[in-house]
Amino acid sequence: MASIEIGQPLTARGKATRARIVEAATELVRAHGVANTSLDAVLAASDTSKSQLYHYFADKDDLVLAVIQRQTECVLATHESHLRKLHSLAGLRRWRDAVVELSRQTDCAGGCPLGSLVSELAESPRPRELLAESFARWEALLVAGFRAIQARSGTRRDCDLTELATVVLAALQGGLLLAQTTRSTRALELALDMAIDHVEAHLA
Amino acid sequence: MASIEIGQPLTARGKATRARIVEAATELVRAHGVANTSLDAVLAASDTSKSQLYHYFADKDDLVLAVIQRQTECVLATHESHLRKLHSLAGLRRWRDAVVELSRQTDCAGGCPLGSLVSELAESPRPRELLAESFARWEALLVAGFRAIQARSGTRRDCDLTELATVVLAALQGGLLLAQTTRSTRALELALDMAIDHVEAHLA
DNA sequence: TAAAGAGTGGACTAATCAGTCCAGTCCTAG
DNA sequence: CTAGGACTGGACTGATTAGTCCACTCTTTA
Repeated sequence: MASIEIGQPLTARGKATRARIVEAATELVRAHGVANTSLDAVLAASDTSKSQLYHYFADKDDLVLAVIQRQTECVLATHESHLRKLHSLAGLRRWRDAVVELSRQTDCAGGCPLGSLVSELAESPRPRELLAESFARWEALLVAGFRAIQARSGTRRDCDLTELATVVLAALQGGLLLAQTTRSTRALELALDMAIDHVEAHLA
Repeated sequence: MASIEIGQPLTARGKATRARIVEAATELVRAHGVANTSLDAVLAASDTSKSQLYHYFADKDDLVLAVIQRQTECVLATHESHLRKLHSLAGLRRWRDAVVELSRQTDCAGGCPLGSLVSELAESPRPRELLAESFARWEALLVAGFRAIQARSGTRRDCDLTELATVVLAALQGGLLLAQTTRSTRALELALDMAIDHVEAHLA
């Protein structure tokens, strides 16, 4: 059932160790990418040993799956906290500002953690599936927000909310990629503004 | 002046060897990424030897710079051939169709070669600069197209063509990333349609 | 308290990697 | 034709990597 069959920790101590490994691996992967993150580095950062890592994970690929899931929860939690209370286009623009501010705080470095994982892992079936699910959940968050806006405003135009969510996500990802390249949030701002104008035109 | 000072080939034979190395490296990097492309693999694919590679490149990083430049020329040449003859919004939509078709032909695999390089190399100063230049040239191609459309239609609304190019490029990159993840061109189509509608609204 | 199994420490291996080195061959200029 | 430099082949090195293995400790339970 679970994607990771090997060595689910049975004790509290085991759970803590596994969590420490995933936490350290996630941070290193976000900073340097999967290929540039060695297991030795993960062990050093999490203060664990080889036998512990292989006690909980079949191999590096298996650990990477756990990293994808952990990173997904982090990213979605961040956006969920902004999108949950959404009930107007003004709220959507506040979300935009928050996303831009987040990017600015890190000097546009790293781009989107999930987007980076895509370009590194999309040719491997299982990681790609997991990332596709992550983006589907992200879209669902946006769709829920759009629905709340529609409910508040009373209007209910006939349009596909999922498609709106897809293009907003595409604008976000593309904007972050260009922002990462130019080390300026300009592209991200413009892309999100376009996407939100698009939402406004089709929703209201 | 040039970014690569070491071992510019002086003879025709030398030029051919260097070109073969860059060609093979570019193909391998596009397929597997920089970190997963070993120099030994490049040598095997280009039928050259270690001493040849280090005769023309200082180290792997230096080779990667050449790969970025080569990949840039490939991508820009592809789009230039479509955008050069641009003089109407219908032409822009034909470019959209061509981009989508190109993605479909490879089953959405790999995404944009330049976009993938960004997420792998954007934290290294020199590669990042080179990629920023690549995107700037790409935007310039789009701006030239927009100007041609404006000239043809006679209208000349006051709007920043560079900003329009930025958001079109962002939509393209984000759309390709999501297409790569979902193995469907749907997101790419929607993102480009949104961007072109945006261009139409601000240009015409 | 004693057995059983979960959890741990770290040495070890085999493969792979980037990069070095040197003995050559090929080409061209004088 | 010959010297010098461009170019080439490939063996070699040292570092790093993923993954194995076994002796050991801790914790729970009967």
